[in-house]
Amino acid sequence: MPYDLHIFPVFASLSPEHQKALAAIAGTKTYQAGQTIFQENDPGEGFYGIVRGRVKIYKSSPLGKEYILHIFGPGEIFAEVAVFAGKNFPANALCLEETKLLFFPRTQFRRLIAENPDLGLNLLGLLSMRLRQMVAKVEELSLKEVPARLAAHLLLIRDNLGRDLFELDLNKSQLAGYLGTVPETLSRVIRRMKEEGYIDIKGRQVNLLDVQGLEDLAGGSTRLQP
Amino acid sequence: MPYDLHIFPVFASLSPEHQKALAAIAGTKTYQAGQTIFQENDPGEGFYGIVRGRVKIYKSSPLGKEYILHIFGPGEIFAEVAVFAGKNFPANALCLEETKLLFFPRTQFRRLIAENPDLGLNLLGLLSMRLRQMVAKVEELSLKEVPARLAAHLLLIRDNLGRDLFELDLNKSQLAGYLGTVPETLSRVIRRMKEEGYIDIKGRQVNLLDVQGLEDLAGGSTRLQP
DNA sequence: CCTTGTGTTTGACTTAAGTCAAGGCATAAA
DNA sequence: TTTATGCCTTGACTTAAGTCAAACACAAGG
Repeated sequence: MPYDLHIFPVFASLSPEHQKALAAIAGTKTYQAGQTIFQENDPGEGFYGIVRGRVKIYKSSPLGKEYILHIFGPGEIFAEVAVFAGKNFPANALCLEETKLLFFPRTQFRRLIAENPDLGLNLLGLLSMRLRQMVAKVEELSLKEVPARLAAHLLLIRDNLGRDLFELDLNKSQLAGYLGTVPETLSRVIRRMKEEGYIDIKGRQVNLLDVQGLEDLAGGSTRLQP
Repeated sequence: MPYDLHIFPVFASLSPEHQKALAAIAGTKTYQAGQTIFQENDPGEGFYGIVRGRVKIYKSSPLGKEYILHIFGPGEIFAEVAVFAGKNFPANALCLEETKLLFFPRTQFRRLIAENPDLGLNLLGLLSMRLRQMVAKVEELSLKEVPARLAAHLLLIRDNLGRDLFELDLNKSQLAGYLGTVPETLSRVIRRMKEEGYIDIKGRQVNLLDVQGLEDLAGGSTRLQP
């Protein structure tokens, strides 16, 4: 086993046997600063995990301009998308400093998951879970204004209960924290949404008066009064 | 082939043969509003894709409180994380309306990728790619302030070129757009960062005067892990 | 030379939301 | 009843950033 896979978050929660199996097909490679790992259109023979160092992924245009897609550091894997899809590399990879890599050859990896489908399923599960988390985070971050976040939250509760009149199970301070704001702002937002006839709130009793309006608020439009 | 997999974004870019193979193991199930699909601790016999309708995923506490984890709609798949990991379901699933599902049984799915490892690799590639995109989006969204985004951008160029003095390849209006702001704001931010001694900019010539300060400004969020 | 156009900067204003400080209100404890 | 505590609201202020409009810079063409 050439290296400990624990440093790779994607592999960390695999079972010890699966980690062992993966480690068994991995080879180590060391590159100096400035060395190229692969170039655009090279066949994707395998993917890489960074043990130490940093790798720049970039494309260069015919005019010599270069466009940096990403810089990867320790614990990250790269080039797996092209390799998994069985394509040639779509970009170049170059080491920015002395870099130690693990190399997972495509054919061996392919054989591994053929012989050991549970490893494949587990990897799919891991990626799926991380994707879920990221999607949730993006949704949370992109509803940038408090009225939008509040509207989305109330509509979620409504969807769930199937009625427009319900009781919150958080107090307003907790709700503010959950929505990523402070109680004062939440208080003012609620007042405005009451004044404008979207909702009625007394204590924890919520009544949704204008569901369509709330949906607009939660959706594209970001303003209470356009 | 019970249903067209095109409506599922996760499967849409698989090759027609792979889609066919997947469709061949899928069965359809229809549920009425309020019906339970599975409950916490049920064995994960397979995962689901929603053709029509909506499904609520929730946990209930011993006190009867319920916590909604997610509501899925058409085109989304769910329960795949537990199924891939070979675990029991960690939550309950209930239909909010009349719902038509595709069911992919675990054992058949497992056999499918054992016999057809390229399908497994392609699925891994798809998830990997989508995860990449989401991670990029989160990074972009969480650097909320313009000075932080500008600092991170300049440091990325510096990392790449290995020097503190370089020339931008965008004009300031384009740069503003790239950073998700407007030229006026960028102009003011640059003036402030000049006054405060972080950088010097004349035309497209950039000189990074205080790299440590810029790193602090960028907030470490895009920077490399230690 | 002047004109025109594009990109840049500046000023004045507006909005969203956070902070700080001060009250208000209701329920539980004394 | 009074007091205290926790929660909620309100007001006054501050900051980041966007909009609108105007001024500026400078190069290219007439």
